[in-house]
Amino acid sequence: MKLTRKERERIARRELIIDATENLIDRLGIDNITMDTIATEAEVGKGTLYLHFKSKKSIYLAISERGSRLLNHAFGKALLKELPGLKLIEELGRTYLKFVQENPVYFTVFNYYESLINDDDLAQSELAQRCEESAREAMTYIVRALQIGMQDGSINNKYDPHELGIVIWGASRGVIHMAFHKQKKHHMKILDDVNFSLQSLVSNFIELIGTGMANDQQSKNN
Amino acid sequence: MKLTRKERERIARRELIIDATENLIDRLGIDNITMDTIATEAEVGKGTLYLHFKSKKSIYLAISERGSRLLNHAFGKALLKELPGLKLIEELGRTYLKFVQENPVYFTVFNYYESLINDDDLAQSELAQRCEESAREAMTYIVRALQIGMQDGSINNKYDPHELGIVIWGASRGVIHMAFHKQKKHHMKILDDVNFSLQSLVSNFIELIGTGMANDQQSKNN
Amino acid sequence: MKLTRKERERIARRELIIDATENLIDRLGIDNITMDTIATEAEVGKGTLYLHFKSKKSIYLAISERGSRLLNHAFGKALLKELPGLKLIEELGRTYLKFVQENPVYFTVFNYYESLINDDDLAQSELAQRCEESAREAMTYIVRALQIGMQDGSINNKYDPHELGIVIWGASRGVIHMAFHKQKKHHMKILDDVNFSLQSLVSNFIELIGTGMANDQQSKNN
Amino acid sequence: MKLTRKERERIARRELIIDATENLIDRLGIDNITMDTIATEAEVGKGTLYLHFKSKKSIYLAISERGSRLLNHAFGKALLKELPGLKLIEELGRTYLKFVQENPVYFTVFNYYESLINDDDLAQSELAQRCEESAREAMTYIVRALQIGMQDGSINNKYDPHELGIVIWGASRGVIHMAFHKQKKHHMKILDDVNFSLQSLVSNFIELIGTGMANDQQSKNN
DNA sequence: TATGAATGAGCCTTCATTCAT
DNA sequence: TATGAATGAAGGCTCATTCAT
Repeated sequence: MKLTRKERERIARRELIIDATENLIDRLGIDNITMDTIATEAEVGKGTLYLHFKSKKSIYLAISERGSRLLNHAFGKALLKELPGLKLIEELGRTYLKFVQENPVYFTVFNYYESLINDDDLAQSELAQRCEESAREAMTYIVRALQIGMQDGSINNKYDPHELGIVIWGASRGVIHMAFHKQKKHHMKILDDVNFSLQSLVSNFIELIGTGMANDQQSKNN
Repeated sequence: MKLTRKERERIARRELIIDATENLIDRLGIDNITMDTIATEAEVGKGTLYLHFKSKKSIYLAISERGSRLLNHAFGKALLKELPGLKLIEELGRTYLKFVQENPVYFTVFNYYESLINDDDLAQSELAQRCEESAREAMTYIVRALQIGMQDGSINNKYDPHELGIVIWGASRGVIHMAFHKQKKHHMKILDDVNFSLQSLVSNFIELIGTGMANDQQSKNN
Repeated sequence: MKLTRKERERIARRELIIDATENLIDRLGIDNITMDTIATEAEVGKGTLYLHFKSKKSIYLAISERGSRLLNHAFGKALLKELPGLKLIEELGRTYLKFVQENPVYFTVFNYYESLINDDDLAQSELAQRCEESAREAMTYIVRALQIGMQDGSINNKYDPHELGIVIWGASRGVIHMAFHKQKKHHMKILDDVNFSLQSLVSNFIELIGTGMANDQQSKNN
Repeated sequence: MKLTRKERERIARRELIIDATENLIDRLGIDNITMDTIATEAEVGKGTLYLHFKSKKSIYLAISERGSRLLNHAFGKALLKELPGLKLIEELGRTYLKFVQENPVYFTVFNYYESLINDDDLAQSELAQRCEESAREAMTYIVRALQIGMQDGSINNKYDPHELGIVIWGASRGVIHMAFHKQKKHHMKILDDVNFSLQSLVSNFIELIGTGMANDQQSKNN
């Protein structure tokens, strides 16, 4: 699986463009980016962008794909720990939080994802397929942890693990989204009233749903 | 506090524009709306829009404000019921779900809110203030229910009610957001794997966090 | 059928844009025109162009329509003369020549017409319909003259007048096109070898086909 | 005048590119061709195109040149027939028609010729010279036939053969151009009104100008 | 107050041509 | 000679906002 120099350079160029775009999203916000800006930031001709990406949205999709990959990698490592299922779920939650804190750009792009796949052309691209696959994989990590927990008795098995997985995934996104905003100082007065940290908010969330899904026998001894 | 005919007409005109925009968001999606389409839909001159709203974003903000008001109204009624705090929280959850199902447009606009208040001018407008106030009010309903529950012993008082409120609020948004998308058939393969209804997803969520925050013999020993 | 001031101004603006574009075609050639150029020449904002025309091609189509109208007007007047059919055909030929000489721009645009109606959207526009109608009308003038000539015996009735009309129309276009180029000094060495004027070329052409279509009794005595 | 292998290969490569471009013009239309598509179709690197041609227009010019050469070849053969001049002219007309029917691509490119030689650089290229030469040669064939006809009495010698040649050439192009369009189903309502074939249109045309240029003694007996 | 014509900055995208390898 | 990645000028079009009437 050796790559030729050409191939390596091609990939490097592509990564370069993605890097530049990530920086810009971080600095300017995803709504204030033009192909010109990206070209300038990447120190590349505007036409070159279209050599590597079909469209602007396609660049965002590539970032999304990269982000998913990284997140899945982190999830995969979290799942390796020898812990009861319930603890694994908590571990995944903390992993997600850490990921978002360290890579806020990806979180931004994830939230943009829907509008990307609304583009029919793009939706059928191989890149989009890979994104979907990554999302499914992330979901699978959660479901696995739930199944493990139901097996080892740490998680109440009255829920369907797939459905519970979606609930957890959605709820986590929502909580982190909110916490995230506070941090970014995007105004939002509700968030000013109480003085909390992203950290504590997520901790609370983890505890809340942890208790919620725990098996009675287990939770007693916790 | 009688309004003159002129004032009444002015307000009616304003509402007309908001109505038209809501319809368009529903029909075309919030990203495919121009001031022209709004003017046409509202059967009003394009210039007139600017007599009533400072900008396009300001119209969206007005929708947001109207939505918050309606939601708060529903929340207010839910809180009137004579129920233990834990049940009130569940009631609020169901109320939120019902609201979103009946008024998907507002949910769409709420999710757009952040990009609206990024506009510094708009952020300081009286309209934005009112939005913030509404959000704060919604939050208060939740916190009240939590406080009631902690008082009457139905909710575990180990959490800070404000912080828990934010967690619940964010998590709810996230869960509903996800369920919502499935319904809208915005692709998303993860959601295809499991066959669930918005209804059951939210039920599960309510049960999950209900159990999680409940005061019971189990949690007492924590 | 009084027009309001608004309507009159609207039409004037439209004509202004058409005028400007005609000037530019004359000066720069139809292939070197951009919407920016047109806007500048018309002393109008670029957006204004799109207020009056759907696209660049649509402007050309409007010029085409105007040209056809003018040509038809000239044809109509030519046909009013009290002459035998054969002479009417010759008259139409001279009219066409005069028109092209005086309005070279229209000839240029006519030759561009095909690529305009290849645009499916445009092809169904009302403007395109009017163009087609004009072309048909022009054709009708020729056919009428032929029919008159066959009636009065000046034109050999062995031809189908419609088919002959098309032949004459096409042949005229071709001859004038060629003569035109010579004049415009668009290189073309063949045309340099012989020293002829557009005038004499067309005269010859008219005589040639005039003789060709004449009734034998007539042609002998011509 | 033996060519080295290198030289032969070079020429083959060049022809290959021309072939590919002709195919594309036929399939996509001359306005929808890019250097990329040509390179792909020719299975050659994009840069290679520029090793053999100075520019895109230059490729078209080469096609034009090839087409002229082929047409001249056909004209040459037609002129060999032992026929009175008038019949030779008709023969040339039929030859032209056959050529266009069998090689529509060349007709397309011929019509594009003018815009090619508007490019000053190109106009002075050796290729352009050869094109001009070919056109002159084609013209000469017509003039020769006319001269023969005037000599043998079949063609009325009141015309200047050069001028008449240009008239015939231009008129033929015009008639065929029109007939051609009908066939290509490029809309054009005038052409729908009458049901004619390219064949019959050109026949009529040939008869028309044949009669027109015939000597009186001849035409009487026709 | 109401209108809608006018504006022009801004955007994405295309493509002929160049040039380092 | 052959390649194809890189370029960037150029182009058509959109749309929020302004302003004269």
